[in-house]
Amino acid sequence: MNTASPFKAATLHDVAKAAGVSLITASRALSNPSVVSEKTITKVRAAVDATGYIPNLLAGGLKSKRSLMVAGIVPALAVSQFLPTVQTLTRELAASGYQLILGQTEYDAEVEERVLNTMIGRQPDGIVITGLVQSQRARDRLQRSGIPVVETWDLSDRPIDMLVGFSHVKVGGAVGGYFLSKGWKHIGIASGNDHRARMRRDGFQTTLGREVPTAFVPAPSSLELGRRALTELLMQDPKLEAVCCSSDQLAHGVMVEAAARGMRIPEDLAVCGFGNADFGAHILPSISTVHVDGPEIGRLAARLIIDRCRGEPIAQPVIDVGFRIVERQSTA
Amino acid sequence: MNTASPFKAATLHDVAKAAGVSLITASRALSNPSVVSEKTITKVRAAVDATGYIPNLLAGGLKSKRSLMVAGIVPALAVSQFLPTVQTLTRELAASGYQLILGQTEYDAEVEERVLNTMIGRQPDGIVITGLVQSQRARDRLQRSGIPVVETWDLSDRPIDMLVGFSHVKVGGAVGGYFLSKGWKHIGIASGNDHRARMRRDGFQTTLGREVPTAFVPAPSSLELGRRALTELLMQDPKLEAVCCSSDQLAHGVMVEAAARGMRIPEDLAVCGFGNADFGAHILPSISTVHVDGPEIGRLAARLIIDRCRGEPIAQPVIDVGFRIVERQSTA
DNA sequence: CTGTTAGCGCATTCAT
DNA sequence: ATGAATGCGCTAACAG
Repeated sequence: MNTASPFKAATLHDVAKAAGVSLITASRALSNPSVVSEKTITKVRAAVDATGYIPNLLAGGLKSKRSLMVAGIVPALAVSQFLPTVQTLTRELAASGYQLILGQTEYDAEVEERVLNTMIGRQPDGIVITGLVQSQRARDRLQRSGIPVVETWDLSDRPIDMLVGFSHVKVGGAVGGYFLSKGWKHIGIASGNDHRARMRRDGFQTTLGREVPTAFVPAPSSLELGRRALTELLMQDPKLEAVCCSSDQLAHGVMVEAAARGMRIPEDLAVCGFGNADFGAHILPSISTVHVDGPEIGRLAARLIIDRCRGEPIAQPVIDVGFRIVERQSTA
Repeated sequence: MNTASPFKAATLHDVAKAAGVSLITASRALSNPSVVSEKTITKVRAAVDATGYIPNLLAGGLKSKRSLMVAGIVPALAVSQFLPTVQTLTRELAASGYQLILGQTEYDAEVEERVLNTMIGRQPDGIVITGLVQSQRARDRLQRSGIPVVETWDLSDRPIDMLVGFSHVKVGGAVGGYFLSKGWKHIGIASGNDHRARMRRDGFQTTLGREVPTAFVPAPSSLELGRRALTELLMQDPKLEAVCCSSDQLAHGVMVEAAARGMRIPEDLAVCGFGNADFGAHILPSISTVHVDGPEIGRLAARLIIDRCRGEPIAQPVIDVGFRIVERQSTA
């Protein structure tokens, strides 16, 4: 789109002229070859090579109402929990000819609404969002846009459209049950302050039947914040014997800080993370965690969008991918 | 873009009608208010709210030749080294009204060429690529497209257009010099097999003046691969006393494996990483590494693209952001 | 300050 | 199997 270019890009018009056919025949030869004769296709293909033609997807999308773009909305790209999902989503979409436009909400509802509006203006064939959209106005707007929407990484009875996720309250409950089964009394929580981490904390506390001392940390969570969280929790309860963390990064930090204080894991302090980050299985001691299949979420979201675009019926618009507790050395 | 929608989205035509002005006046009131009277602007704004109008950026882009999109190409999204760059790039672009379209090359030159072609078809206002484009055909095509291109995370005398990066050969050389200064004799390398990691290895070996036993690992590098790499290096040289790694993840893995074997760090084995991942400063022992300012690369790339789009002169089309060795406990 | 005219590049009608 | 006309929604140019 740079006017400084000495070459004006070839258009379909140039291709048609070079091939000696009409514009629409050239168009069909490229996008719907089955209705065009072999000879014509060959001529058009040759003309494409000769002219270096690259289809203008803006123009095609404007006319056909299929932009071949999907919007992907994340709080922030570097939140490692979502990366495998976004990576797989991008790859699966690309395999079907779709590209992902990235939007970051920066954990800010206002930014989210702005980003969603902009995205709608790009006429994407689908929108995939990490988490549930909170603002009712944004939900209405998305619904009215008619664009297929997949909310992910959470669960709801009333999604905007489609959903691939799991229940964070249940995760918290399951981890709470696990902690109960271990008989730990002096328990602490190191938690991010985002909506989903809070849901897990709620579930955890409900199962334990009481409030649990909590160190909240700002997003994005990190090893450093985990170290600080343990320091804070130990001030609240010097007899602390187990910590439930909202990410494996935090759990790792808790473990490092514990080691720095001469505490043994899990004998003096048990630690559980969330997300099953790849390093957790390989450090010493290995980190107990909650496994969620991030790539599968991306794969299923792509599938839903693509099927919907093709007009195929969606058997299951809300998919619960579940989770599973992975016990390793840090709690064993 | 879903035909199932019962509502047809409002167009600028509807807004103009509701506001009682002509189409172009409505357009100007929204995109160039300074040439429109206050009263008209107010009327149009009200009409926008009433109709729920969202501008169709496909149509706008087609006509104005400014798509307000920038393509971002990475080998794979989950390569953590590039994440801060892509995150900052996305944020800076969004602040100026641009969105990022994501492309993954999967470390495959053929895929890269395909991805670049598709991206050109989307008429982006700029393309930001991690690394240098290898294929000459792709380079020519990009150059001819006239689209502003920023290659990043590497250095070259002859970039396609603009560049923000640093010399991997120099990084390797600097680390090699550091290793020499420490007097270590039994040295090993744990390295990814991508182009940039190999360049660093080349620089490292050149400074040492000899070949160094190397364990290559596939991308993406990880803690687990670091553990395996140390195992492999120890088989090649049981007296190993220092390892140079192509990422902090690998370095971390080497350290974990060393600990598992009862080796003390740095007394028995010194380890140096690359990238200055945030965990490296906070684990015990902390990881010596090479710091590169990833966010700054993203910021500068965004700046270059935006300035170019605005027709402003580019003072420095090739920017070397440099690097610096960060000495921590793992080599101290 | 506002409006009219004319496309951007392509794909969906229709026709042949 | 191929072609001619029409318009997607918007904005750059010119007019008034």
